[in-house]
Amino acid sequence: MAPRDKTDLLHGSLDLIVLRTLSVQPMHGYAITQHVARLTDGVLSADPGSLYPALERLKRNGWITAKWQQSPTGRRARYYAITRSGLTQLGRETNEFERFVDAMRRVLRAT
Amino acid sequence: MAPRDKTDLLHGSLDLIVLRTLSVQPMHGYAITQHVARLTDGVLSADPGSLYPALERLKRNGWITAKWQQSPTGRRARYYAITRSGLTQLGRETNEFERFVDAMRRVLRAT
DNA sequence: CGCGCATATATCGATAATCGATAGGTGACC
DNA sequence: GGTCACCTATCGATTATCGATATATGCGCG
Repeated sequence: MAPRDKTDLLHGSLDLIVLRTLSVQPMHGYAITQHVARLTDGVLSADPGSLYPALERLKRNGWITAKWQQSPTGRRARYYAITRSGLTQLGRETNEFERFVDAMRRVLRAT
Repeated sequence: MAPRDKTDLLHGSLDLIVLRTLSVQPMHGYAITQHVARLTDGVLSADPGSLYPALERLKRNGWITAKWQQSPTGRRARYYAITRSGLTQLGRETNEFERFVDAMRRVLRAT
């Protein structure tokens, strides 16, 4: 499937998005999805098919932890929280992102 | 191979880089590589293994053309030039990129 | 002359991330 | 009882990138 007509710029930045979102406060997956969509007016999205593998990835790296809890609506949900090393990683990835954008701008403005 | 320790933010933006570079002037592949590396101090790179497939991709989409010519050094080289529809595409991808960066910034600054 | 280096194109295989689709389960409200 | 919002999860297909590698040529230099 996947018509793939848009360049997938998201590629490689989902981890950064998730880490940054969890640095605001612990949250369950579905809440992350909504947070990102709302914040970016739908420009970025963290869909289940990408999000849950990403969360697993981050957990495996020790950058987030997960624990089952009750959501305010009464259902059970898996709450993810960023770790200390996750915060370090967030810093690294943020810097990398800025460097990347900077470099892109230089290319886009070249004459 | 590929230790893959850095988030590959480049993913999906190589086409934009190439289109923008060729919009400055027609150029052969190797020159694109050098142009990008020099412009970004090595932050971004267009390596052969990614570049030539990308050029083929862009050509297939009608966004660039290719023709063999002599390079200033006397060797034969394949010169790529952006087409009219390539310029349109460049505009589209530039907008998308800005929208993406904008959205990312909103996420990175959220509280 | 012969050596090596910068120039230049090209392909292959491995890797990995994303996405659409799909499935399943629960609480609440009408 | 039905439907909706909530919430987690997996699978398969797709695709771009990258490292490595191969090949070839013009040029400067010892």
